[in-house]
This record gives sequence, structure tokens and C-alpha cells, in this order.
Amino acid sequence: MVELAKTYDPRATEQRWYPWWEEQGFFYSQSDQTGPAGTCCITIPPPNVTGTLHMGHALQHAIHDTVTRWERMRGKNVCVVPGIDHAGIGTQIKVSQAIFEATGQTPHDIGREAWLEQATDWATRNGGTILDQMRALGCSYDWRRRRYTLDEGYVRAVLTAFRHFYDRGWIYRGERMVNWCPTCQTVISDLEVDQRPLSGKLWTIRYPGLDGAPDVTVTTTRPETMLGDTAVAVNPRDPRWQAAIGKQVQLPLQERPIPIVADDYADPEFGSGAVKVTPAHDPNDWAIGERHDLPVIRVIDDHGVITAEGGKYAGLDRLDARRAVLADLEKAGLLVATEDYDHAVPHHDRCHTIIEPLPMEQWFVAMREMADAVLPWYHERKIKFVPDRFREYGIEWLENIRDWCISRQLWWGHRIPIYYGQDSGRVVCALSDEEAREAFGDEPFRQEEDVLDTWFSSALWPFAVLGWPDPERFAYTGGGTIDAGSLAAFHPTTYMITGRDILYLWIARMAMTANQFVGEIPFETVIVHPTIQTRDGQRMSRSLGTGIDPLRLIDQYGADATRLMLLMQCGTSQDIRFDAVVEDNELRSSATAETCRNFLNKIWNAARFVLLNIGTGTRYELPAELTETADRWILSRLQVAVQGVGAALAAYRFDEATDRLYNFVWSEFCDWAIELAKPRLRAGDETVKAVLWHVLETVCRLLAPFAPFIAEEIWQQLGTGGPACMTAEWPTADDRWRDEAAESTFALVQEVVRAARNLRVEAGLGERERVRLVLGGPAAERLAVVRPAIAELARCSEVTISAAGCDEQALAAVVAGVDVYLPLAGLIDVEAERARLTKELEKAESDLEIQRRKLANESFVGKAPAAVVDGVRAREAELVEVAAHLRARLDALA
RNA sequence: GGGCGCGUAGCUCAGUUGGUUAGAGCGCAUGCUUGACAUGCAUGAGGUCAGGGGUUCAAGUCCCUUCGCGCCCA
Repeated sequence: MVELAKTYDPRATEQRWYPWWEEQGFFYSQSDQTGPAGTCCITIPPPNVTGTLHMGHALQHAIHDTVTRWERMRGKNVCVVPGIDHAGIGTQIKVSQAIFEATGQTPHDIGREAWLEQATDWATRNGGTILDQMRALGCSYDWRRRRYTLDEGYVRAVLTAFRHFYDRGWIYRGERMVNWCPTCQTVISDLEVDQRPLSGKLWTIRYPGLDGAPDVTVTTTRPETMLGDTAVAVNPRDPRWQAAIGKQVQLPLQERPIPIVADDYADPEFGSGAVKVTPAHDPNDWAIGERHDLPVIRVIDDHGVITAEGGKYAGLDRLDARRAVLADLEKAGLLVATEDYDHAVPHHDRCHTIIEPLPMEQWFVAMREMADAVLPWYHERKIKFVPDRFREYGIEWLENIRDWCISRQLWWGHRIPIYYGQDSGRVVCALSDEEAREAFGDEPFRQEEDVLDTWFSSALWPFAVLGWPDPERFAYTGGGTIDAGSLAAFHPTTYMITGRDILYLWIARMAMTANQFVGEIPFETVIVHPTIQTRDGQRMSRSLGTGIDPLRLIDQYGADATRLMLLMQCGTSQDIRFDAVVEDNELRSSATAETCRNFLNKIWNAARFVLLNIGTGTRYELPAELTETADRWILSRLQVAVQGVGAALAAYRFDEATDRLYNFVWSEFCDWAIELAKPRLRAGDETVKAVLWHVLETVCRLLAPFAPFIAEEIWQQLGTGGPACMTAEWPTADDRWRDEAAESTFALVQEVVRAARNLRVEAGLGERERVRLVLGGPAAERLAVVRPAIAELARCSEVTISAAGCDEQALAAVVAGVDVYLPLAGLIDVEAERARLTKELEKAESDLEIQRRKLANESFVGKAPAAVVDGVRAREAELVEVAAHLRARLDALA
């Protein structure tokens, strides 16, 4: 082995192993190579080409790759398909902005075809960056299999799915109330609407009654829409309005009579109990309009400007119109009240424009039947959610599902495969122009201009990336050879790992499409990971200046430390507060990341120590029997760690898995086992070499899924004979090495050593001053065999065991069963020692009192399980003894 | 309005089916240039488990309630 540096250098390690792993083909998978433990398939949620990866992605990929590597080491044939999403509206906005900034041209200036070319360049560029980011993090995905939602094969899947729905009669075109974004000039789905609280006003307006009807007051947050009111609604059970139902009021400003209708939507508790009804500009009012067959008068156009129907207000922007309408109402004496009012206002989640609900002709998919088909999967846990509560979210949404508006007035995406005949007006669904031509014969035709909602294509992801609908024909984007058996071998996939923000948008829809097209669940387990927030609980976002490029973190701390840092915080709660100090989207520091870097450096140095002493490239076998307590102890603790890390991973508790690894390596292996090995190595003990080799080798394999680079680097020095750590076998606990007796003895050693070190500090001894240690008390004899270990750890010249105790002047401490003495004739501050012992005694006595009170309680002794009562009795006995020894010590001082 | 998550040391968080003395990391204090590691070692201080009530022999843990923070749906 070359000289190992004192400090771990992540960059060199990362650059050494990643290309090698890839060259070795470790990331690849073939459907006909079933692993000894079966298959495992993960399709990666495709990041958007809109931008590049952020911390949320880093977490997601840290989890993905950890699970991937773990499953691979467990012997599964692991197929991980990465990919990229074209992200329709997000990309369209970004690309158009970029073009405008560069040339001042709008999309319509340059035309659909030229615009699409530029968008494709953008997507290629960002797509490349994203893949590089995943590689930098160490992701061991099968890059040959990578897919893109605008691949030729993928497009075919999307169109095929569309036609399936169309043929079943689930796709329809109709005029419905939709969410229109006046900025993006497209419709969006309900799920892309962000309800944001705004402090606004609530205006009360009076509509004068006609023909003896009473005046009606209505309240509204959008007075400008009154221009399009076609009724006023009251609740049929509201006694105040019984007489008015069926009569009319005069709509102010428009001077138009409108009816008073009875509708349950009107809430008698709110305001006057009457509501204005504007069917063209409010989803609820649209529904009322349908029930009462009211006219729809559109007073706001696609750009948020008042239409000709708005009379004198025509041409005003919606907010200007609001001011004008209010002023005129005020003048007419019809504005009754104005009050402050906080309410939720729908915004477009991409561009943050306030949504304008408008009735429009759009394409929809009927969802009810599809949703019903997958509800049993949710109810019966056919799809497992981690944590389970997210299953309930899906059920709730599926039960209340609404039809899905899938058309978008965009250029970027899958153009809807609907063709219109010019003369006949015939509508045909066709998968290509050729097919359409056949259908129309000589009649000229044109294709629908709109494209599909991005999520329509993402919804097919797990099976479409594996080859559906043509497993024989599809080609990898990544350039690999076709693996036609993929769909059969790898679907249903094993995991879907994602954030909770897309549980409906994506997860539920994938379930529905898989049900339709492949007739089976798309994934067995959905792991829902937390959301990363800033240190003070804010959303991490580039526009707020709190975003971080994960590559910066990797640069500063290394890929392994970045992964560990994220995984260490990944428990069951829904948010992670990432402690990084960030200024203007630049990472300054992160204590958590530093902790992880330090941990890896600790492992590095432990490995360095071991290898310097046992040599590199040599395999060591453990003897059949170990005699040293320390050896038996560390091997037993290793089994506990192996078992614990494995169980935590199996429960997808990444925080617990990394915590156990951290504690074993640092607090057991390094702090105790390595310290104890030092004198033995100096003495040429071969057994301890084998033990150290064995523990280190196992630690590498345990570490490999979390921090693959350093694990590989160290493991390759160990001379195991195997090709790679990343393909080695995942460790399982070997019960033959469990040793309760050694663990219990060593626990006592640790207590005694800590007590002795404490006394050394009390005495103000320097690190190098070696003094004698005397052990007394009933359990001291148990420590006879480990005296050299205690001497080493407590830095003592010798350890003697004396049943009679210590008659010299000494500092003393009492642990359960053992009196620890540090003989220091003449050096003792008697008063300080007495004070310390008195404090200890008081503590022991108050603890003892607690135990005695419990035992004096008949209900406790009678009702608590025997084991618990016995435990208290044992504790009582122990405290009695500790207190007695402390008292004796105090007496001796007098 | 409905649902969910969270509130434990100065900070970030663990805490299994209720059961001995509530843990970790960071930070803090004191002392250490120890032949693996100062990205380190040793020792120590620091907690009314958000407030109140209840169930129980026993509550950080279960139930009710109040307060605060966050998310989702309407």
C-alpha cells in the first residue's frame, strides 16, 4: 500500500473508484440474470430539465443509491433506471424567458419549430448536468437504461396510453370550469394550483330589489366579477329569504335584472346569507349556474382583461376594473361595507400568477373508474407506504377524485394525437400523421395544437421505462443493447422513493395507469422521504437565496460525507432542518456535514492504524476460539452492530442505521478495541491482528451502501481476494460470536476505567503520569483477567486487586461491585475528596430511597411483572452496597 | 372548516409493545502537540420531556384538552 495520508482525501478516492466501478459493469443489470435473492428494480423519479438538482434531490438520491447498493450486496439482481422529465410548463417558461432575455423575441416571434429546437438544446444541457450531479454523489444506476420522457419510445408509450383511454371513452373534450393562468396562457390542473393566504378585503354590495323583492346584500372578495353576475343565490332553508325566492334584483352598473335562486351552496351563516353568482368566473358559481340553467356571461378574457360584456369597463385589467367598479358602487351608494379579510387565493405553482377560473373547451380524462380500480391496492396494502400514513392520503384523494384536465396550451410536450377533418369535422385519434392520413383519405386534416399535461407522461414511468408498450422494440436512451425481458423481469418494481409533494400528482396516477396497462401494481413499496428545509425551517429555494447546489457540498466535504449527512437526518418526521449557513445561494458551512466528514476521517485513520500494523493485502482468518475478553467483546459488539444496521435498513430508518454504524465504529471499535490492541500489537500478538482485520473488513461492507467511496478504498487494501466491496456480500450477524459474558465483563471494565480516569482528572494528573490503581469490592475478582486492559485504558502503571480494599491514602470511586482506588499519598485534597464523596453518597441515597418507595408499594409488588420487580430489588441491593462503600470511604478520610 | 406532522439539553434530533439512573451529535467548560486521527483524546456542566387534566402499581411514551410551529385538502 502506498503511504496513507493522515487526512482522508475524498476527491482522489471518488475519482479513483467511480470510473472503475462503471468500467467493471457493476451498475448494469440484465433481466436474465436473476440474483440469488431475486430481483430488485427501482425507477428513479425523473428530475425536471427545467433546472439542476437541489438539496431535496441530493437526499432523494442518497436514499436511492443506499437502497440500491444494499439490495445489490444482499444478492439481488438490481435494475435501477434513471431518467429525465421534459417538464412541460416549467421548461417552456424558462426557455422562453432565456430567449427573450437574449434576443428580445417571444415564442411567437420565432415560431413553434425554431422554438422547439432551442428548448431541446436547453433540455440536453440541463439533462447532462443532472446526470453529472447524480454521478458525483456516487449513484450506481444503470446509465445504459436511462430514459427521457420525449424519447421516441417513450412518446410511443404516451400516445398508446392516450389512445387506450380514448377508445374506452374516458377522454372527452368539453367546456368546463378550468384553472387558467393569464401569464402562461395555458390551463393547468387542480394539482398545479397553490392556495395561498392573502390579506385582502371583503366588500358588501347592495343589489336593489325589483317588483317588491327586498334589497339583497352580497359579500365578495372579487367585486369586478359582479359585472358577470347572472343570479343571486340564497339557501332554501333560510327563513329570511323565503319570500324573495323567484323574484329579481337589479344588477348595479350593468343595470340588468337577475333572479334570486334557491341553492344549498348559499351559507345562511355567512353575511346576509345571499351570494352573488358569476358562473363564468367561479367554480362554485359555475356549478350553481348548471343547476339553475343560468346564462354564462364572460366578462374577463384570457389575459385578465375585461371583455366587451363588461360594458364601460371593457379593456381594463382585472385589478383596475376592481377599483373602478368599487368607485362607481360607492358613488351609487351601493357599497355597504369594506372590511379586511384573509383568505386563500389560487396561484399558479410555477409562475405564481393568480389563477383565473374560466369556462373553456379542454380535454379531460374521466377518472372515477380508474380510481376505483386501484383503491383496493391502497386499502389492502398491496402497495406498501413508508410511513404508512401516506397511504391514507392517497385513499382520501382517490375517493374524491375529479376528472383530469390534460390539455395544455403549450408547445413543449407530447402533442395530443387528435386530428380534425377539415370538411367533415370528424375527430380521429391516431398515433402518427400517416395513420391520420389513412383515416381521412383525401380530406385535409390538422392535428390538435395542444400538448398533454407533463404528468400524463410521467404517470406511465415505471412500466414505460421498462419497455411498455413494445418490450421488443424499445431502445435505451443510454445506448445500451435492448433488454427485451425487462418488463417481464422487473415489473412490478420494488421501490418508489419520493417526496410527499407528489403523492397525488404522480404516485396515485402511476398506480392507476399501471392498473390499466399492465394489470399489476407498479411498485411494492413507496418510501416517502422528508423535505429539506433551511436551518430556520424555511423552504429551501434559489429564488430566496437559500438554495444550495449539492455539488458545492460534495466539493467541500466529499460525496460520502454529503450522503451520510443527509441520511443521518432521515427519520420518520416530515421535515429536515438542514443546518447549513447559506448566503446568496452559496454554502458557507454546515456543522452536520463537518461531523460526517470527521467521522469518515476517523474511519480512515482507524484503517490507517490497522493497516500500518498488520500490513496491506493480507487476509487474516479468525481462530476458532478467542481467549481475550477484549476480542470476544468487540466481536460480540460487531454482531450487534451488524444486526442493528441491517434491521434499521430493512425498516428504511436511515437515521438509525447510520447512528448505529457511527457509534460502533467510533465509540466501540476506535475508543476501546483499537486502544486495547496497541500493547498487544507491540508484543506481536497475531490474534489481535486477525480480529482487527475482521472487524475492519466487516465495517467496510456495512459502510458501503452509505459511504461507498471510502468503503471501497479501505476494503481494497485488505486483501480479501474479492473483486470489490460494492459487490461483496452484505454482512449478517453470526451468533457464534455473540458473547454475553464478555459483554458484561467488558461493561464493568468500561465503568471502572471511566471511574479511574475521572479520579485522574480530579487529582490533576497529566496524561503521561502513570500511577497505580487498586481495585477492591465484591466484583473486583472478575476483573483479574483484564488487568492489563484496564491498566492500558486508564493509563496506570499497574492494577492490583485487593479484596481488603486500600489502606493507603487514596482517591476513591465506587461503581457497582467495584471500589476503585488511586493511591496518592500526600497529594490528596482531603476536603475536596470528602465533598465529592458526599455528593456521590447523597445521589446514591436518593436513588435508593426511590427504589425502596417502589418496593414498599404493595400495588407495585403485586401488579408489576416479576422481572420489573426483581430489577428494582437488584438495583436496591446495588445501591445499598454502593452507599455502604462510599460511607466507609468517608469514614476512612476522617 | 377537515386531515396530518411536530414541540425532549443552548442548537439539530433519537427514544421500540408504558418499566431501573431520559440518550447522541454539535456547541460550551477544563486539561492534553499520547507513534492512527487536533477533522483528535480525556473529563465535566447542561433537561419541570410545550401547559393542564386523566388512565395505570408505573407516563417522554396511552387518552382528553389548551397553546405554539409547519404541511395537505376544501
